[in-house]
Amino acid sequence: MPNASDRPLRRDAALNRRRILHAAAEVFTARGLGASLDDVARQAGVGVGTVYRRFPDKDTLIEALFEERLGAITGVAERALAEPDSWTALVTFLENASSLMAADRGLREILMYASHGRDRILRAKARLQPVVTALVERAQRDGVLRTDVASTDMPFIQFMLTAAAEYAGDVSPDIWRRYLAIIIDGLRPARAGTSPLPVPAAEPGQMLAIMRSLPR
Amino acid sequence: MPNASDRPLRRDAALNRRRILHAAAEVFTARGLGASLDDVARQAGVGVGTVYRRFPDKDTLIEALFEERLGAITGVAERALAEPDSWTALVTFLENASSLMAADRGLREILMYASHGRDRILRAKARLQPVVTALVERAQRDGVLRTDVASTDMPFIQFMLTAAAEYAGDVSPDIWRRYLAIIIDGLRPARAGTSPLPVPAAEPGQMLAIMRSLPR
Amino acid sequence: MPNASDRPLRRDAALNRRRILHAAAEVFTARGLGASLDDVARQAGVGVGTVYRRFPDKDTLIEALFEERLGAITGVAERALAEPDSWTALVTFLENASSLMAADRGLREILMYASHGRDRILRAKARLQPVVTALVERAQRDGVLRTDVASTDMPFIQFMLTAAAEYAGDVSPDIWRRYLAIIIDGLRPARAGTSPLPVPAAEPGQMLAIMRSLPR
Amino acid sequence: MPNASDRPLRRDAALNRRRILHAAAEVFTARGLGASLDDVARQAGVGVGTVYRRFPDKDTLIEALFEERLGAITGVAERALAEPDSWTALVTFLENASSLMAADRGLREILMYASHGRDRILRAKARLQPVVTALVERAQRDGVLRTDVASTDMPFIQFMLTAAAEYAGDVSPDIWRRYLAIIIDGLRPARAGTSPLPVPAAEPGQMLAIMRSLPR
DNA sequence: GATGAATGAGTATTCATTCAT
DNA sequence: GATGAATGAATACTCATTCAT
Repeated sequence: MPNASDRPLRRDAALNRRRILHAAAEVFTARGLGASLDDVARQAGVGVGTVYRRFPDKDTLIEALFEERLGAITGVAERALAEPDSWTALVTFLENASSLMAADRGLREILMYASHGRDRILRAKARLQPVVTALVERAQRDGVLRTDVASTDMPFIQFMLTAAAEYAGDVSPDIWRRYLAIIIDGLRPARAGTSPLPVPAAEPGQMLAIMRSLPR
Repeated sequence: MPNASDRPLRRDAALNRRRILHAAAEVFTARGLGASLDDVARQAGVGVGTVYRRFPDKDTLIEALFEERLGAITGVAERALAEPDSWTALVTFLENASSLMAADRGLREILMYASHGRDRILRAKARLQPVVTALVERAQRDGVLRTDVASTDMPFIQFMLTAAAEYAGDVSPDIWRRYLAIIIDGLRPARAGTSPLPVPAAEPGQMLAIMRSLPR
Repeated sequence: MPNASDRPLRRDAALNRRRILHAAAEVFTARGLGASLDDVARQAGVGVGTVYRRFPDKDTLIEALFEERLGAITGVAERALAEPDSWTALVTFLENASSLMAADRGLREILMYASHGRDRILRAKARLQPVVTALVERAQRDGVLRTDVASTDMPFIQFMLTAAAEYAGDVSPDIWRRYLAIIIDGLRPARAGTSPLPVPAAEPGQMLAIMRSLPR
Repeated sequence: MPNASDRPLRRDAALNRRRILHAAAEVFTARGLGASLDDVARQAGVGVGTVYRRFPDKDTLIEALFEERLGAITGVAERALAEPDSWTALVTFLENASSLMAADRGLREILMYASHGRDRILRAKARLQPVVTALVERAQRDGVLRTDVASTDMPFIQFMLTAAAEYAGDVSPDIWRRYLAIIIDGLRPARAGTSPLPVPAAEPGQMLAIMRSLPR
């Protein structure tokens, strides 16, 4: 009866896994990705060895964090897609996704440095991407979004907003909303005075290349 | 003529100083501020001791880099102010300043992490700020810039663009120009469909507080 | 029985701790406090990391050495106090304490340089002091010790003897006993030809000030 | 006429030499032998290169300091020898020599560590030794000094006093005089209660061996 | 001769990772 | 499985010494 003896352990293991991920999110948020795994372990209330049992190395732990966060953003995107008004849907997505990321500053660093293009991350991205694309294309079909933006612009926009949020820190934690508002105004369909976008959007293949070329 | 015999040595020293700053910019750009000074020294073709002779510690070197760069941006701002059309002036400034920063990606990390509020940095910031304020206020006086943006928004905008540039890396090094265009469109005076900015701009005192509260 | 499974590890750790302290005593004795912790680690047969696991930094290691040694001296003082004859008690203490210190020459440097007034050291000193004071006062009460010496003179006397021992090194490792004998003769109660002590003894508060003002 | 062009230079050089020695004494006194030659040079108001022109390396500089100081002590001994009363002569010597050494704390460290038995030091010692021996032997001949002390005990006595002075630092800079008084009382000829010296004095040859075996 | 710039080996300390218990 | 002790490579920084000016 392997089940009887496995299940409890798996439950413990899963609990520990969650504890570690949670601790890692806190610690990395507070002190950046440079924080030590000893600190993560201490925060999680387990030994370092346990961290290494759950995650083969630091990078993998960081990637798991990334994956989890991407999952949350995918959820946000899916819920936004359910919104009937396509402009509201897009704005809601940008707002909620940015809000998630802004509240969790360590994440920006993760987005920037921790993605070695490993499979799990690529798969998580692959789940998010089509939803975002759907949001963008529906808005353009409905004539409420300028036609020269692409779905690949969305990650950049979120990334920029997170950077603003991280910089402002606790001094002005909501200031990114100003820049989201400005950007949203700039996403409206072209009218008099609209500047043409001077460079083509990134192709999906380029997004992949970017992820693969991130440092470290 | 003691000058004649003093200068040559100083020239060497100054040359090395420039070499080190240049190497530091390259190395920090490529591998982030975490790169070692041994690597900087190797890249500069000097011994570590020489780096430490010119800059008492790593932070000081980083600050020198930052200060130099801020100086360049101040120059860009001053030249833009000479432009008669106030909208063109503002756009030119954003474009040229962002171009400077995007070409030198390590700078973003410096902006984020290396400013311990030391005097030299604050002084460099103090020189840039009034010029930017002049650009912004003139544009608003001339009715070409939405009235709810503030001069303190400009550093955030540049910062976001640099983040985009850094993320895109060599795969799409000019993509930040898309986002600058979008943001510029969002800076136009309010018209139908313009969203109100949901949070007040940062006060100058808050900008100071942000600089002082940066991590590390 | 979690104890049974905990202890073995702790035993190893404790063993290593002892090994490191022992190695540190040897290395510091041989090459002074300037010796590197790498050397201590090598001598102890462990990695540097292990030294740092046991002692957060070099100073703490040095202090631990100091504390342990002070403890031994306190033991010597307590055993001497049990001796019924008060002169013999004092002489025995000086002899045995000096013998301990002379055998472990690195200690002199520790006494001189390593005491940053940290709590553990002060506490260790606080345990020794009253016993020494009791030895001195009893001898004076019994009229066998000159009345113008104070208990604060004892550390100085030991310190001087250790300096002599350290200087003589292995060439004449017992020579400090000559100077102890000379000093002991000088501690006898005043008689014809006794010179008055020209400066007052250090007050307890001055002893503290000395410890706090030690260089480095 | 090499004289005409040499002399002025030699005067400058000699001046610099003296400046450097003086600066070294101050710096080493204040911060120990570990102080850097850059600091010595700065204190002397010359470049490091000049220090190295005058003294081939740090050890040699330290030895020169030692030699100079031994010279001063020799002068003290010689003047003491001129004193008609042989006990007063010995006491005066111990007092003045110790006073010289106590005022110059860095010297103790020099005495302890810097003497590699090089020729110049040995020669300086060779000049001091017979004078001290004369002081001791005359006092013994006149029956005012215990007969079991030897002239080789004198350096040890001075060394111990210097150690006490260094330990007391600025808190109680004259406290060594207490211990000199106690020791002097112990040097009186044997009478009732005098303890025999338990170990033979160091032979002159042993003193040499000690100097040669000093660490570093 | 004098100067101070350059060098690089050496030191304290940290931290990802392994492994005995 | 979990634990935390051990490891050692890596990093910032110092300083004796050399050498071009």
